[in-house]
Amino acid sequence: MAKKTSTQRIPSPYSVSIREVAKQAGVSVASVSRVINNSGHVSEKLQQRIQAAIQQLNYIPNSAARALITRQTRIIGALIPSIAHSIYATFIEALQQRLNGAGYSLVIAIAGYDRKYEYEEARQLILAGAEALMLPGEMHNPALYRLLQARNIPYVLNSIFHPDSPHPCVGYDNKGAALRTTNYLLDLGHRRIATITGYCDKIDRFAERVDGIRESLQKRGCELPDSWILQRDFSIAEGREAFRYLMTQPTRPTAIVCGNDVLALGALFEAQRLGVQVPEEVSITGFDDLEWAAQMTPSLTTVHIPLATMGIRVADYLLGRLRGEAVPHATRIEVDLVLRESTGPCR
Amino acid sequence: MAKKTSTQRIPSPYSVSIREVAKQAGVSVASVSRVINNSGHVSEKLQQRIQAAIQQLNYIPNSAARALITRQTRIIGALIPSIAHSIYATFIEALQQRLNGAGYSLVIAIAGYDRKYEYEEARQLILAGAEALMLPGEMHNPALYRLLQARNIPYVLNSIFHPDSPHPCVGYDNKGAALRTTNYLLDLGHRRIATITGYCDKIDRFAERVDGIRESLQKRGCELPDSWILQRDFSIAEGREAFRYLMTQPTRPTAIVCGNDVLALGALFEAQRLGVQVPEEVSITGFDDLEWAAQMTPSLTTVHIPLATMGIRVADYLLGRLRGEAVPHATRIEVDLVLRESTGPCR
DNA sequence: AATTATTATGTAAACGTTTACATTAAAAAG
DNA sequence: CTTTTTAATGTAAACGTTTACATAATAATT
Repeated sequence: MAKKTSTQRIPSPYSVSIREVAKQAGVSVASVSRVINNSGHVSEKLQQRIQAAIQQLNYIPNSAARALITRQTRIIGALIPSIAHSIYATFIEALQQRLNGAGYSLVIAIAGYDRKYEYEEARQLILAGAEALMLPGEMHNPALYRLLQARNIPYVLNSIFHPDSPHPCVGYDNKGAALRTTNYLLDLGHRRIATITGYCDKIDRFAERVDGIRESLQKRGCELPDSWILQRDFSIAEGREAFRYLMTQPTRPTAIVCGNDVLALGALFEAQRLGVQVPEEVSITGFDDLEWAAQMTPSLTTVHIPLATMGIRVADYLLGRLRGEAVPHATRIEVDLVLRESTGPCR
Repeated sequence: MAKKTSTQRIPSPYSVSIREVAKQAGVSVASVSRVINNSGHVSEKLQQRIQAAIQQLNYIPNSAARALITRQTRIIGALIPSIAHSIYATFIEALQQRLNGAGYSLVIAIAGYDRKYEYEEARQLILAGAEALMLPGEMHNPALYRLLQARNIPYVLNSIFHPDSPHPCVGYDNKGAALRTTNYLLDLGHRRIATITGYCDKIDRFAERVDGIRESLQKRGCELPDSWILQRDFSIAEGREAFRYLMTQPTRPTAIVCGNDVLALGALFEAQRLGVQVPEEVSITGFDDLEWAAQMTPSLTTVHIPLATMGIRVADYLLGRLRGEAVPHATRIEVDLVLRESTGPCR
C-alpha cells in the first residue's frame, strides 16, 4: 500500500532569489547583497557581472526578508480622517513625494472620525509594518498613544500647533487664524457674526477655530451665541442648509466665518440661489484656500494653508526621527488670511 | 591592551517576539502562532492564557517575518496619476475600505503623467512588497507590463472598459459616454460644439472621450475642427482660460463638452465673469459628477460615475485573483448622463 | 624578498514567524 | 482493561535576506 503523499511546500514559481543571482554571476550571495545596497568593497568587474545577472533574471529583492533582518520596513503610515474632499490632497501628495525620495513608502489609512475605529486602523498600520505614523490633530484614543509609546514608534500630529503639548506636531495655529479672520470682519464693522463649522467635539481643529472667533468677539465686547455656532458634517449640501437656516432667522448675521472652504462654498452657492448679495448683505469667509476659492465669483476670503510645506515638514520630522537625528518638537506652519471678494464693509 | 570591542547587533529594545509571549504563557511558540491565526487545535484553557500574555506584553506580530514565511505581504499597490483634484478620492476610499476589510493594506503611489516615472513608481511598489497592482487606464510603459507578467503579479486597469484588450480592466466606456453626451446636445439643436479636455496623447481616457464626440458629430454630418479641441492640464484656471479663448473667436461654439468637471467648473466660472449666460448663450457639460456639480448655479450637466462601485469592483477583482478564484476579465461600470441646468436648447 | 596593511570575497549565523511532522494526552471503541 | 481514534501540544526546519567574521588576494612598506 502506497504511503499517503506528504504535502510539501510549493515554492512560488516566479520568484528569483539572491542565490540564483549569485549562481548566475558565479559569486557569493554576500557580494550580490553588497551590490544591491552598494555598500562598497566589490570590484568593478564583479559589480558588472552581478548587475548583468540582476538584469537578466529581473531580480527584485524580497522586501520581507530584508525587513526582517534590517528591522526596517521603510513604510510610514498616515492616518487621514477622509479624502472625500480634496483638503488633504496637496498635503499628502507632498508628503508622499518627500518620503519616496528618501526610499520610504507611504501607507494611508482612512480613519474616519471615530476614535475607536481610528485605533483599529492605527493598529493595522503598525501590523502592516509602519515604522512611523502621522496623525491628524491631537484628539486620539489614549490607547493609541500608549501603543506608540510602548513600541517606541515615532509619530507626529499634523494641522495643529501645540508647542506645550507632550506630543510632537507640525501645523498651524487654528485659533489664531480664526481670531485674525474675525478681527478683520470686526474692523469692517461687522458685529453680528455667526459660524458654520464642523463638529467641535469630534475634531479639535474646529473647536480651536470657534475659540478664536469667540475670543476675538469678546475682546471687542461682542458675543457668539450658541445658536450661531452651526456644527455640520462638511459637505456643500450641509453648508447650504446651514446658510439657509441663518438667513431665515429673525436676526441675521452680517458675516459668517466658515470652518472650512467646503462649508463656505455651500454658503456661497445658497446665497446665489436665494439672491442674497455677497458681500453686500453678508460677508463669508472660509478656511483652507482650496483651488476654486480664488476662481469663483465672488472669490472667497479665506485662510491659506501652505499644504505642500506642511507635507514636507511632516516628512522631514519623521525621517529625522527614524535616522535618530534631533528634530524640533513643534513646527509652526504660517497661514495667511487672503482677502478676496466675499467680504466687505458692514452696511 | 584591551581588544577593540566587537560590534554586536543591538536588538530593537521594545520589540516583543512570539517566543516571549510563549514563555510568558508557558507554552510553545507553535501554540501562540495558532492562536494568533486562529487556526484551531488549541484548547480553551491555553487560548485564554495566550491571549492574556499577548495583551500583557502588547504583542503585535512581526509583519516581515510573517510575510517571509507565508509569502504574503497583504499589501496591494495603486498607481494614481494625481490626487490634486478629488476625482479619485471617493474611488480610492471605497477601494481601501474593501481591501482593509479583507485584511489588506493599500499603498498608493502618485505616478504623475510620465510613463518612465510611472514605471519607477511601480517598481517601488513591488519592491515595497505589493502583491497586486491597480493602474489607471491602459497606456503604460511596456516594461511595466513585462515586469508584471514576468513576476506573475495580478493587476487591473481602472477607468476604462476594453473587453478586447489582453489586460484586465474595471471601468466605464469613455467613448460611449462622450458620444451620448454629444448626441444629447445635438438633439437640443446644437451644431457648433467644441471640447475643453486633457492631453489626449498622455491620457487615453481623454482621447477616447474626444473620439466619442467626433463620432457623434460625424454621424449627424457635423465636424469637430482641431481648433476646437482644446487640450489643457486640468485645473480650474486652465478651464477658464480655454473658455475665454473660445468666446473671443469670430465663430463661437454654442455648446462645450468638457473632458472633466474641473475644466467645466473653470468654464462656468469664466462664463459668470464674462457675463455669458449659461445655458442661454452656451451649453456646458462635464465628466465625473463631483460633489459641487449638482450644487452650483447653474448646476452642471455631467456624466455620473459610480466611483464607489468601481472601487469595490477593483478590490474584488484583485482579491479574487489573489485567492486564485476565477474573475471576470473586464467589468463594465455603468455611467449616466445627468441632465441639469448648464445645458439647454440652441437658440 | 619578506612582512604588513589593505581590500575583495566567501561562509554561515541570525532575524521572527509558520507549519510539517512527532509526540503526548484524552476520548471512544472494542 | 486494552486498543484504536482523535485532538492537543511541542520541535525544528524553513523563508530570503544582511552582515560579522574568516579567509584569500593584492598593494604598500620595510
